[in-house]
Amino acid sequence: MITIKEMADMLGLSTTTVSNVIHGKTGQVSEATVERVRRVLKEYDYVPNINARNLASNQSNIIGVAILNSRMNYVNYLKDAFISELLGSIERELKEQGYYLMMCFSSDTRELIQRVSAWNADGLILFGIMAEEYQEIQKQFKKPQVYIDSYLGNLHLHGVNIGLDDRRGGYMAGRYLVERGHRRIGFIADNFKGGDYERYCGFAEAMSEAGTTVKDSDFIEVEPDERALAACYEKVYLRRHEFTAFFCASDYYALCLMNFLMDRGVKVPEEISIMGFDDNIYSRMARPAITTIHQDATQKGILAVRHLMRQLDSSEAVSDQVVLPVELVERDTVRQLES
Amino acid sequence: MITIKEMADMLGLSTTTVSNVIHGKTGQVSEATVERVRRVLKEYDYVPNINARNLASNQSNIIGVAILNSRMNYVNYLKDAFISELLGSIERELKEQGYYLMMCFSSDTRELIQRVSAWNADGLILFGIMAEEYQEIQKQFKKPQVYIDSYLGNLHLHGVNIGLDDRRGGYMAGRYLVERGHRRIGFIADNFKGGDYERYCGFAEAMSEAGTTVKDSDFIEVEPDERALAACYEKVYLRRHEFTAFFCASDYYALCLMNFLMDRGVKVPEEISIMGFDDNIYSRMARPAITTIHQDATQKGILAVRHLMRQLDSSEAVSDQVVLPVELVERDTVRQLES
DNA sequence: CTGAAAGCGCTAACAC
DNA sequence: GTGTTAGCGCTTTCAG
Repeated sequence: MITIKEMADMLGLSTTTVSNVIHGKTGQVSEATVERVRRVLKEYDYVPNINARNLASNQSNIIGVAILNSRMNYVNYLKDAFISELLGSIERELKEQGYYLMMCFSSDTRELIQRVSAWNADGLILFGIMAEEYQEIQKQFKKPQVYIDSYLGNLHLHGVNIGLDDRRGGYMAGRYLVERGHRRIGFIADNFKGGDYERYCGFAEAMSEAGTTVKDSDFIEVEPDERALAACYEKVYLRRHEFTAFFCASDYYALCLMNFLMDRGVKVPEEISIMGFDDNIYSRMARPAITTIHQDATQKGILAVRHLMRQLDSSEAVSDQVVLPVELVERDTVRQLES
Repeated sequence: MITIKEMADMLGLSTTTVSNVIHGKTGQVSEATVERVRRVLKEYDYVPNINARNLASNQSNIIGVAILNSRMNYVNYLKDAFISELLGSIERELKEQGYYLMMCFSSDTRELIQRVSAWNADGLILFGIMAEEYQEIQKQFKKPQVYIDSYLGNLHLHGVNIGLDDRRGGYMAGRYLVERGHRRIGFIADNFKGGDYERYCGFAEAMSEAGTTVKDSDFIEVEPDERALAACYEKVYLRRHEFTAFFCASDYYALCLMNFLMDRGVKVPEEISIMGFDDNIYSRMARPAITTIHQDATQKGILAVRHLMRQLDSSEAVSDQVVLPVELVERDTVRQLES
C-alpha cells in the first residue's frame, strides 16, 4: 500500500499538495500537477489509511449502533427479525451517507461507552434504552445520538428518539378484539416495560372502555429463548379456556403461540383468536396469516440515520421525539364471536 | 479522554512504563509504580485510542465480513434468516476472541478490498464467493481469509473454506422424494451456480438412479425480491399439474411457494409435496412444517472464526476445505404417493 | 500555487 | 526498573 509521502517524493511534491488533490481541494493547485498526482493515484491504487486519517483529524466516520439488553440472555440478536431488519436498514443508509457502522451488542453500558470512545465514534444510534441507562450514556458520551424505541420516562431528552405509537397500537388491537366480541384476552410479552408496557396500557384502555377490566393474571410473561418459551406456552395451553383471544406483543410470540396451540389440536381462530404486533415476516408468512399491528422497521432505521446526520451537520444539539404511526392489518386469526 | 502521555506526566513516569502496565507487562515494573499507575487508570477512566494504537502497531483487530453478491439487488441482506444468523454468530465469536467485525456488503470486489485495506483489517471472512471474485481477492488481499459456502471450481484454495455437503443434501432430498413415489419434481432456486447448483446435481443424481431424468424445464429460476418472487410463482402455479413435488433450494422459497399454493386452494401435501433446504425458522415455523435438509448457520460462523484465528495465530498459510454434514429433517410436507 | 513542519496517541526498540 | 525516541500515515496551519 502506497502512502501519501511516497507519492509526494516520487512526484517531487509535498504531502500537502498530494493530500489536497486527494480531497479535491484543487482550487489552489495547477491543472498540470493535479493531473500528475491523479495519474499516480490511479497507477498505484492509492488507498488512504483510515486509522491515520482518524487520528489526525480526530473524527472517525464511525457510528455505533447499540443494542443494550440488560435482562437478556440473547445468544444471537440478529435472529430477531425486527432487529436484523432494522440493523440492515441502518447499515445501508449509513453507507449511503459515507459512514461506517460499528455494532455494539452488549448488556453493559460501560462496555458500550468504552467501545465507542475507544474508536472515537462520531455518533450513536441506540435501541431500546431505558431511563437508567440513558442517564449513564448522557453522562459519558457527548456526541450526537439518536434513540430508537426508547422509553425514558419523563427525563428530558437530549437527542432524538424515533418511537412508535405503541399505546395506540395496543389500543387498536384491544378495540378490534372487543368489537369482535372478545372480553377475556390474555396479553403476552417478555417484559412489562417500555414499548410493551405501552402496548399493554393501550390494550387495557380499550378493554375498560368496553366495560371490562384486565386482571393481573391476564398479563402473561414469557421468555425469549425458544425452549423457555415453549415451557411458558405449556402453561398458557392449560389456561386456554380462560381466554377467547391472545394479544401478543410481537409477531414472533404470536406465531409461536399459534403453532403451539394448533399442534395440540386447538383451532385458530375457531377456538381461540390471536393477534400479533409488528407485521413482519412471521405474521405475513404464517397460515392462517396473523392479524397484527403494522410498524416499519426499515423506516425506523432510515429515520434514525437521517436524524443523526442532521445533528452531525448542524453540530447543534437537536431534541426531538418522532412518533411513527401504527396501523391495523386485518388477516385471518381473529374470529367474530357471536353474542 | 485522558492520554498515556498525560498520565505519564502526571505521575512523573514515562509513557513506556504506563503503556507497560496497561498491557500487563508488569514483570519489569515495581509493585509500587504498578499500583500508582493502576490507580490513575481507574480514576481517569482511561480508554485507549484505538486509531492511534492501530496506526502504531500496524494491526487493527478488525475482521471484515464480506457478502458479495454480484447479481443481486438485495435491498437488505439481513432480512435473509440464514445470513443474519450467520452474521450474528460470527459477531459473537469474534467479540469473544477480542476482534472487531466490520460488515462489507457490496457487489463490487474492488470496493470490498479498498474498504478492508483502508481499515487495515487483519483478516477476512467471505461468504458465497465464486471463482472469478476469488482470484481478484487473492491478488489484492494478502492476509488470512476464510471462505464460507464458496465454490471456487478447481482453483487451488489459499485459505480455508467452510462448506456444506450440498450435493449430498440435494441427493438426500431427491432420494427421499423418489422413495415416496415422486417422479415429476420441480427444482426451485434463484441461481444455478455454487451451492444451489450442487444441490441440483445431487437431486438429479437421485432422480436418475430412479430411472428418471430431469428435464431442463424442471429447473425453475426465481427472483429473491418478494414481488418478483410472487410473479415467478404465478407461473409455477399454472404449471403445477406437471409436478407432484417441488424441491426448493431454500426454506424461504419453500415457505413462500407453499403459502402461494395454499392461498389458491392447493393442498399441501395432499396435492403437491414440498421440500426446503436449510432447516431454519421458516421451515420449522411453517404449518404444515416443511420437510427439509438441515444445516447449521451458527456452527458455520463459529467454525469460520476459529479457522481464521488459527491462521492469525500461526501466521502461516493454511489451506483447508471443511465440509459440514447435512441431515434430512422429516416433517409434514411430503406425501407418500400410491403406486 | 506549493512546501515545511507540528502533532494526533500510541508502540517498541534501545539505552541507561 | 524506567526513560528516550523515532516513527505509524495523515491533516492542517502557516509561510513562502
